[in-house]
Amino acid sequence: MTTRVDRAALVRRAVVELVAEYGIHGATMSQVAEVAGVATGTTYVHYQSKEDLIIAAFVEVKTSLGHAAVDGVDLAGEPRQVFETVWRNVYVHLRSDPALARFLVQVEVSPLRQSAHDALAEEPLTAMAQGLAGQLVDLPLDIVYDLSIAPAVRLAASGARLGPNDTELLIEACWRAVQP
Amino acid sequence: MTTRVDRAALVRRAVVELVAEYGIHGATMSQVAEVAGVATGTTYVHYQSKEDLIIAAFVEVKTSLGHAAVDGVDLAGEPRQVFETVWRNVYVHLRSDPALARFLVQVEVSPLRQSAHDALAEEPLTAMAQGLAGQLVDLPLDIVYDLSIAPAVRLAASGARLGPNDTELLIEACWRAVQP
DNA sequence: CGTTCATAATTGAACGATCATTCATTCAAG
DNA sequence: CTTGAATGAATGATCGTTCAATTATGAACG
Repeated sequence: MTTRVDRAALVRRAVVELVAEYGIHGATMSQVAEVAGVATGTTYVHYQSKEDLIIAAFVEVKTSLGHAAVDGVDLAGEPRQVFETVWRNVYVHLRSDPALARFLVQVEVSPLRQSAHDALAEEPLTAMAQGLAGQLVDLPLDIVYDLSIAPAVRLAASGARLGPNDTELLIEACWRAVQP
Repeated sequence: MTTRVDRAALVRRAVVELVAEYGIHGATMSQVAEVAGVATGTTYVHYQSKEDLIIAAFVEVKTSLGHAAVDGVDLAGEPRQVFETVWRNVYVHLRSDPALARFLVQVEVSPLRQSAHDALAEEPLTAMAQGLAGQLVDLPLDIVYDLSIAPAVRLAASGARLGPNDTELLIEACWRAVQP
């Protein structure tokens, strides 16, 4: 049997919530420990530093998002349909837990961005994106991502709720953007 | 005659540079004062707090960007041409001083976002956007902005340089996205 | 023009608060 | 008993902010 409580996971979850609400600056390590229900020192048993912890949490959030994104996707299907499914997967995943989205956008514009991306292993969404690259507009991959899937992340982070009709409009807009 | 040196402006410029490089957290008030060439106390003569200063700098940067955006735009011209001019204006303005772009994206995802936007008066770009809204895809204005002009801001912030061909491709992609 | 003087601007050392991090000690499991 | 996880008070560093002291400014005056 595994450990009864995975304290490292509790700590990662706590830092996600606190960074989402107060920013990287505003989230203190004692708050993180308190929310996680552990002592301040425990954090440092699992992570060397606050930076380390945030990067580990980023990797976890981004990886699980990548897996959620490709859930139930038929790679042999119509590109437009594949895109819509992935987009909705991302949006639903993050809207059900907006702290994830807010955490992601904060880390991605912070000075930790580079190290966070370096720590990232390849996940299903990236792999799929590289596979589809040839069929989309011929721009660098991160720009294509910024035009197509990232809007779903930012929308979830903003907390705004879109009706079904507007959501459909937005997905179409993102799809148009990345057409060749 | 006015003051020989506008120290408040020096301080705003310094906080923009330091937030761009080190983040809101990493930019300290003593660093700001040092870069601005004033004493630490001088900062507090012009701004009540660090937060106040960042918001004032945000308002200045955003306002000057708004004016640069509409420079030389013929409102009676073809919408597609108006859009391209505005997009290029924004991109050129920020690429010539990438610290502005990095500062903007950092503040806009931080917890200061709300107060920063509240402090913002209407500037030419917002006014124009509201005027053109009827001709674009029927989505909330901030989403339309996120799909059309914000990519130019994020591109400038990333520091990546796009060739003329890729720039044209990207402008077209942004334009496609916001079509009705 | 030089001098005076009230006012405002500027200074930077100092302050209290708070941060990330440490480590001697305790606890729990096998 | 042994070993590694967990604890939380303590530490040193650094933060934003303050304020008594200093310097610069320019209007008033002879």
